[in-house]
Order: sequence, then C-alpha cells, then structure tokens
Amino acid sequence: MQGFTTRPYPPTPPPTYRHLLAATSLTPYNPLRVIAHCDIDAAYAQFEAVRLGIPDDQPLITIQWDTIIAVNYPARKYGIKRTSNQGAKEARELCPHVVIAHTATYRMGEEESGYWEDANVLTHKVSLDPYRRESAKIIAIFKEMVPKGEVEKASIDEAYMDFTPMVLDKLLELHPHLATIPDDAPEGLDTPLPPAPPIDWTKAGNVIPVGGGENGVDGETEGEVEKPTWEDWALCLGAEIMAGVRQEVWKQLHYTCSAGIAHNKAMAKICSSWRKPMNQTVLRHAAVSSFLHDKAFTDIRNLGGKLGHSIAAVFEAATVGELVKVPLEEMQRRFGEESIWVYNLIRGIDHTDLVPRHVNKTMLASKNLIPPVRAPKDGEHWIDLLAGELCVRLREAREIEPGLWPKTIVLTHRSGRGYENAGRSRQAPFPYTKALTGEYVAKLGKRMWTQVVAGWIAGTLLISQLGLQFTGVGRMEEGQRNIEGFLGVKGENSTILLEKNGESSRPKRSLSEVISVPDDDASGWTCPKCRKVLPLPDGLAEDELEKELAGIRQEHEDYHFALALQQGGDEAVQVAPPKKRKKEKDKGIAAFFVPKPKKP
DNA sequence: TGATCACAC
DNA sequence: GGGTGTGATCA
Repeated sequence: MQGFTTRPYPPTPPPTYRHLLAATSLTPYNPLRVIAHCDIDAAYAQFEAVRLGIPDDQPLITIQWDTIIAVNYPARKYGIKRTSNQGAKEARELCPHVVIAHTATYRMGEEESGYWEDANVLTHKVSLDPYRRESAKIIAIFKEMVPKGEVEKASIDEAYMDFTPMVLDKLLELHPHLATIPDDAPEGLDTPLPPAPPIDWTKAGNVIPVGGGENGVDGETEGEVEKPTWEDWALCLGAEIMAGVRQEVWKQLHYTCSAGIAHNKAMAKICSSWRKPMNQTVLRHAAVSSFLHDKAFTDIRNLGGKLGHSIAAVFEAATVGELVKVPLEEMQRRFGEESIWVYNLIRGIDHTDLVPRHVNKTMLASKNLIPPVRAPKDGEHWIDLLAGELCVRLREAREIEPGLWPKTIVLTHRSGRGYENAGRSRQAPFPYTKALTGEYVAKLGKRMWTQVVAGWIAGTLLISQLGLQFTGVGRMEEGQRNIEGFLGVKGENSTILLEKNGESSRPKRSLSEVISVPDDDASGWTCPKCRKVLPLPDGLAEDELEKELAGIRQEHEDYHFALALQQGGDEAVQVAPPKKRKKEKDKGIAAFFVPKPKKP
C-alpha cells in the first residue's frame, strides 16, 4: 500500500470547509461524522452486583428460572457461560463461590415485583423492571453528557450516540484557523481542509492499527507512517468525549461499559466489543479493511440472521475478506439491486441514521406458561398479572414523559408445548382513561382473550405463551385526549374492539377451520411459492395437528432453500427459506429485512 | 390497521 | 433460551 495509506479503501471524499462549517453538514455522509456505540458490560450481572452491594471482583451470574442470562467478567474466568447446557448448578460446580442472583418477579395476585425467595416458574413472572430503571438512568447520563448530539437507545443496555456536532465545535475551538476559508481557496466552501496536524491519541483508548488487527501484526511498526487526517481528529475528539461519558456512568452508577467510536453505527458497534470489558476502541477509516478482514461477516450488524447465512452459503464465504472478493455485479445478480447495501457494509460503509429515542414504542409483558393453560379462567389470571405489570410500566414512563399513551393493546399467544407453532396476536385500540389501572388494562386484555378462547373447540384449549403488549406508545395528540378522555369514548364501554375483530367472538367452528392458519386448510397446506399441496395426517389432536403443520411447512421450505442454492444461475435466487412473504417475482434481497439507505 | 416475520440483546 | 425490543411487509 503506497501513497494513500490513510485512506486506502474505500475511497471517501476528503472533508471540506462545508463539512465543518455548514449548518447542513450534519448528514450521514459527512466524512467528519463521529458515532459511538456504548454498552454496559454484562449488564444484568452488573445491575445485580450493584443492587446487592457485591465487590467488583466477585463472580456473579444473573439467572431467570434456571437459565443464566448474564455472567459478569470475574465469573467468566471460571468458564461460566450463557449456554443452553449450563444452569445455576453447573455454574456453581465451575465456581463454588459464585453469587447467583435471580431476577425480580411478579407474584400472581400481587401488585409489584420484588426479589422473592420463593420465585417459581409455575406461579411467578419474571420482571425486568429494575433493569429498565437502571437503563433509564444510564440513558439519562448519556443525554446529559451529549447535549448537542443525538442518543439512540438501541436496547436495554446499549446506545448509539452521534457526537458530530460536539466534535465539530471542538475541532473549531482547537483549530480556529479552520473557521476561515482562505481567500485563495479554489472552491470556496467546498475546498478541502488544509493538512491536519499530528494527533495525540493518549486519551482516546484503543486505536485499531492500520494493517494490523486483533490477530497481530501492527501495521504501524511496519514502516507505514500514517498521515493524520481531520477524520481521525474527529474520531479522537469523539473518543475523548466517550471516555468522559463512561467515566460519568461509573461515577454515578458504578457500572463499567465498553464503547466503540467510528464514523458510522455498524463500525462503532463492531469495534465496541474489542477487548471487552471496560474498554473503548477507535476504528479509523484507514483501519477498517484490515480490522474486518478476518472477521466473520455475520458479526456485522444486520448480517447475523438468515440473510447473512444465505450469503455465506451462496458465495461460500465466511469472513469479510472472503466476501469482499465478490464483485458488486455478482452480489446484485444473486441478491438484487438493494444488496449494494451489503456490499458497502462489509467495506465499513454505513449511512444509517440514528433514531433519536429514549422511550420505548412498545411495552410487552409476556410469560411462557408452564404447564400450558387449558382453562380460560387460568388464562385470565395470567392476564391480570400481565396487565398489572404493563400498567406499572406505562405509569412509570408517563412520569418521565407526561402524556405518553399507547395506541393499541395487543394480546399475543402461542399454542402447543414449545416453540413449534408461530405466535399469534390480536390487537385493539387502547382508549384513553384518566384512571389508568391494572383492571382497566386487564379488561381489554380479557376481551381479546375471550376471542382467542372462542377459536378453540371446548376442552381443547392449550396455550403455552401469553403476552400483553402496548404498541404505538407516544405523546398523545392534543385532540386525541380531548376527544376520547373529555367527550368520553371512555374505554370502559368502548365497542371498537369487538367490531374490528370480526363480529366479536366467532361462532364455534369445526376443527379444520379452527386450525386454519393463513396457509392451510383441512386437507393440507398449500405452499405459497409452488402451490403444491402437502397433506396433513388425519386424526390428530388439535395441538398435534398444529405441530405437524409447522413441521411439514418447515421441511418444505428447507426444500425450497436447498433448491434455490442449487440453481443459483442467471436468475436471482431466493436464498432464504421462502416465507410467504412477497410475491413470486420478488426474489432478491427485498425478501429480507434491509434497512433502506436514506438519502440526505 | 391487523397480523406476521426477521433480527437483535 | 426466556423475555423484550424495533422495523418491514402485505392483505
């Protein structure tokens, strides 16, 4: 690599005065953009450690029933992991003095969650509320420390931050000469910035070397002297801000976190996990290709699912290094025009915008029912509990942001004994009421429950999972509250729900009708792709039948998957198991979840 | 808008 | 794996 060692690949336009000075510069295309990703190390374990006042070096795991959901770093040294074959017992065998903390739970018939000794999967429901509260505190610190930037809460324990506005300010403060466009600048605002002075990285954390990577060779020792760039300056200043943010989280809450600082979300995210815990890492543009080279490309955000695995199969590639060899045309031939998005992503390019957000848009309280509910009344009891929890959560959210109200309430449910069946759901409007109570929520939930129950032949009911969810949670429109609260649609007697959801409860139907999911009928299941009818065996109990259906369908979809892989010719190939997603003609990447690149 | 699916932690 | 989240797609 001669010459452009600082910007070897991919080529990006050099930053100009416009990128630094113009009000319109705050776009995902600004080369000076600085995005950070931050997540709490083993969050649930740290939350419990702090709650219990346990020393930082004490091994601790957080469990949910007998499943380990978090392992702190001291405990990881003993080989304790979050795997399906390890429970509390195995953890204790590996480390006899490990502290085992169970999540809080709700107890049937009680208002609030707590850390009960007798928490039991049969009678209690896990409560993540305490963790949500910690999460809110952390986000509050982020927002406070990033007043000019944006904060996107990505999950309960991670967030993205856009430091660009603060970084640009700082850049101008440190280099005031950049504020003035030289008189002889050939292209005015669009003149590239003058050469950047050397950078002091000492307060930035880890800096991924160019040409190196985690596996060893340090490119900088190999005779490649890097010229500092303003992009690197921006990252360095962003890293210093991030260090301050992390320090503040530690100071106020005693949580350690890890962070990545880069020019976009995907790169910030992937480098935040470098040398965890309690660390932060800067990924400069020039270091991207070598950093990614040996990584599994499925480690990159959004490539970890079906799409990524299909790509791996089609191109017989596992690492980024292998996948970048695939020319754009070939990728697009196989995965459609849109796949340029993937092509860019594995080259470290991601123009995804942050979504400024601090409150959730949905709230879900759900419970795996053990044993499955067979009596409608039992379902009602669980709904009472779920409704109580949702009510608490909505109230708390409204304390932080007054006026929040959900648009709809959803009852989710699953039949069968495990996950063999897809979940179903019913929803209804959630009318405004001044008196938000668990009973109010439960009433609406039970109404939908009645409909669910009505879909089953008497005595055959078998529900293994129930959930109650608010969706469309947001500030209520001015008019909305007036109309519904004032003039009184008054939830209590609202009939909207019954009308919407099909003449209230449907009349009892025959078994075959009851089972009818979108794709099947009594005699079999029709594949939406090839129209082939796969017969279902007769004489099975209802839950057995559903299980059978799921199995047949999965098998047939696998067949399509294999077929598509095999063909792989001129035609674009549907490389994913063809869910009954789109129409026949749609075979490209559009069949997957693809964040659309946004134009500025 | 309702229901389902994909992807993520 | 359980309990939660977000966003896309399609009738």
